[in-house]
Amino acid sequence: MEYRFSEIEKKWQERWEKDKAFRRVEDPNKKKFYMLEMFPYPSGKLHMGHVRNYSIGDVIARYRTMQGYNVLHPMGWDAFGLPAENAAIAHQIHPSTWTWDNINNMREQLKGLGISYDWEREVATCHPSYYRWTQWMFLQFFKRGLAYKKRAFVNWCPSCSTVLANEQVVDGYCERCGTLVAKKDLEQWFFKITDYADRLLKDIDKLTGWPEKVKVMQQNWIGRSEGAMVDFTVEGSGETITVFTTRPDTIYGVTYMVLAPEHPLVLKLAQGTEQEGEVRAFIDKMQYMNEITRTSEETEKEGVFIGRYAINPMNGQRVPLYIANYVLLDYGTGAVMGVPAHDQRDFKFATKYGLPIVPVIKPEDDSVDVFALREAFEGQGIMINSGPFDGLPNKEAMQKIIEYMEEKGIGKRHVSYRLRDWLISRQRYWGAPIPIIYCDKCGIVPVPEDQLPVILPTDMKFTGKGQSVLAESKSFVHTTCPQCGGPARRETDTMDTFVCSSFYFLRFTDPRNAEAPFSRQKAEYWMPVDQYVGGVEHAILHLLYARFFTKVLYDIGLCPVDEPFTNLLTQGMVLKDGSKMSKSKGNVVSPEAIVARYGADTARLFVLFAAPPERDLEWSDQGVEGCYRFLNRVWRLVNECKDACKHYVKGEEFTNLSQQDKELRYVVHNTIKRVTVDIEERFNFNTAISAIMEMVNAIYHYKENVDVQQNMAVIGEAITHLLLLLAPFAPYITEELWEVTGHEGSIHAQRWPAYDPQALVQEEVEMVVQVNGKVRDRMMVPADATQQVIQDMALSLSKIQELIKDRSVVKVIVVPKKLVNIVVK
RNA sequence: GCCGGAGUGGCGGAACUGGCAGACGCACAGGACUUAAAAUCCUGGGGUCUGAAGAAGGCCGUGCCGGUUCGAGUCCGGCCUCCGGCACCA
Repeated sequence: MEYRFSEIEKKWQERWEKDKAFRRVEDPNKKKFYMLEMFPYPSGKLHMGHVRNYSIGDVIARYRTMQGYNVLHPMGWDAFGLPAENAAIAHQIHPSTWTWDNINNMREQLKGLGISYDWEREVATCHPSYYRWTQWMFLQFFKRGLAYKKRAFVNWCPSCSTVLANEQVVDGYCERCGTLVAKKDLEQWFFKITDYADRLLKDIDKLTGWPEKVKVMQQNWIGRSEGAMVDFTVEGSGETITVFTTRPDTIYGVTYMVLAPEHPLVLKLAQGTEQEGEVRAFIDKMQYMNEITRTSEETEKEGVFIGRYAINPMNGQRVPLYIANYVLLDYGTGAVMGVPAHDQRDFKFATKYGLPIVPVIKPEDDSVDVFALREAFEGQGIMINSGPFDGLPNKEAMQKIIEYMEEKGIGKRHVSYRLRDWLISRQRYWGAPIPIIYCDKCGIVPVPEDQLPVILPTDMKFTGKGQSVLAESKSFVHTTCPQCGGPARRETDTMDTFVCSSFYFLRFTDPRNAEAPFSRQKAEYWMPVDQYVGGVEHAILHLLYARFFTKVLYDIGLCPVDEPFTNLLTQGMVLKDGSKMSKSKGNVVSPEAIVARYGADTARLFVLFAAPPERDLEWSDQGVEGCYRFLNRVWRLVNECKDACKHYVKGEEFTNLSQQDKELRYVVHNTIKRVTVDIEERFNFNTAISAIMEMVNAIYHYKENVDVQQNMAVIGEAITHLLLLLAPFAPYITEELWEVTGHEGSIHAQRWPAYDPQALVQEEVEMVVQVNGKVRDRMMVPADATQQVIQDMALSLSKIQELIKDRSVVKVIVVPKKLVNIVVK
């Protein structure tokens, strides 16, 4: 009988759909398990990365279901975004049509793969019933001062013709399209994620189920540094310049100060000085220099004196004020104090411009002569040249100096973050409109909640020319002010799609709620997500934003948890010929083709078997072939033994077991144990599958060497468990074979098997006998033999006697059930 | 530069807490079945040396050098290479 995968898969897909097999509702009597995979952008077709992502998730979902959990396993679409607009321009299809066609296609593909989603919970972020809540979120943020508009130098991608968040700029290039990002001075909407910097950082400690790598990346991204803000007055003007420093202990070593060229005080201060012309020229030059060159470490430090001096508040010292390329406006205060003796950058700058180098810390052991420095001394030591603080260890002095500054009102303790606020405006059409109205009389007015959603107009032309498409829709732009009723215009920017994906996991708990984004009660039952699976490329972007949203919603009182994802699994990429599959490289393997040729079960099995989930997976056509062969082997085996299952009754004692029977039962129960551990504790699906393969080999071996009629119950037990163990990995073939072997009900509704400890008890074990750490012989030993007995047995082996006869035994090490090591001299 | 991860056969990868290195799969080779092929099934296999061959056995072997230990892919110290993150962040 042939393995007709396409018939089988079609049959069960329809049956599961008809029976609503994966529909789940809250059940207070059952332990819940929320299994979530990152929802995809509906680009048109699934790629292998999706197949891998969703196969991993499905194994866990099905396994937990079999364990008796009430498993929430939803799927949806991150459906706003630029490709839809580009398609609209290129093919004159409306972004909405294009997107929904893609969604319909990809949904079918996911169903074909047999992923156990509860499709009744499907959401699409481009649907008004969803983006209504995206807009609602914006309003809640706005209400709390967490959404604000400001003018700033922002990242502009000329190719996408929109601004980007910092997180979407990678090494100066657009994360999406790879175009060099420019700086533009624009007024834009931001989310105040910096208000949450400290909590986002601290709560990383709670994420014990996250990979170290992702946590470190988030820590780096947030970039906390402790120090102080210190006020310097500018000589001969009423101005104060505040600097942020992490080394207040070096303040007596300040010999100059530097402002960012864009610092608002610069022109004001330089005005009227001899340096004014030079300063203006330098600022101009900096504007034309692109960000990457300017902030590259290789770039020579450059600056100019602005003709003014500042006063060091600690010692009254007069120090020159500079502007320089290496000082950035948007970190700290955009101004730094220059301590060349103890900071390498300052050292280089001071050397170049002939500024004095004053050491204020020397190493305790005088290993460095700080009065003849060839590079900055950045280590710890004893204070010198620092007035009342001389002689103190610098760490202690640091605290004393901050206290002194706070007392005198010249400075205060401060913590700075690298994290910037999240720029969420996008000058694009296909996104959730920002629900804001501009009124000449009332100013910035939020759209009242009961007027949501602000619907995207659909009668648009997509030419690819001009500015934002939305701005061209008169019917959209012209509106009335909700406050005064006068004429007003709508905000025409839409929101970053990462806003939409920052709460979808909460919406899944209550996806059809028309009164609220989700009910707290339902979120209380399902949240947090117990297992989240997705690509590591979202380590910062999506995962940081989602944590931020969760915390804000927690503070509002809507969300019951303050961290959304308990466990995170970041899966590796799918590679072909050593590099990521891409159209440009022409190395794309289409899931459709693989499913058509071998079936979904084979496709799933391969992506799970070829590598552990966290590692990159090298595609192999022959590897797929191997998995297909394995399923055929299972198919034949089970069909040949299908009657045996009727002889196996769960829980019934086995009688008259032969040695081979016992050995097979050992393999079966050991496999149950191994597969359970591999899925549950380690996500090592590759080894779980290899254990099942070994089990299949053992059953074949048994069948060939034993008269199967002898003990049908033993082989029946083996076959039954083979199917149960394989079910989460290959859901279709196991479901079909479950029926073929005469079982009632769906295999996916069965309980996950527990191993029988009795079956794992062995009477005899093989032990290795080593002499001086080298394996010299093996022996069978009763499992309960004492160390002394084992030692005597080992020493009496003829091979061993031969080896040790002229030498003296120094020591014998016995590791029960494993080995004996005889140490001789 | 700092931080994180990884280096194991021809290939993907196993080896759980220090205890038989190379499970399982692929590719390969030999055999069975077949008129033949495909499919299927069985067997073999890290390298190297000794032996006429075979049986058998010795030595070497988890990026490199050293250490701890009866015993190291695994632990410690020092490097090398690759991948990822951060980086003129004050």
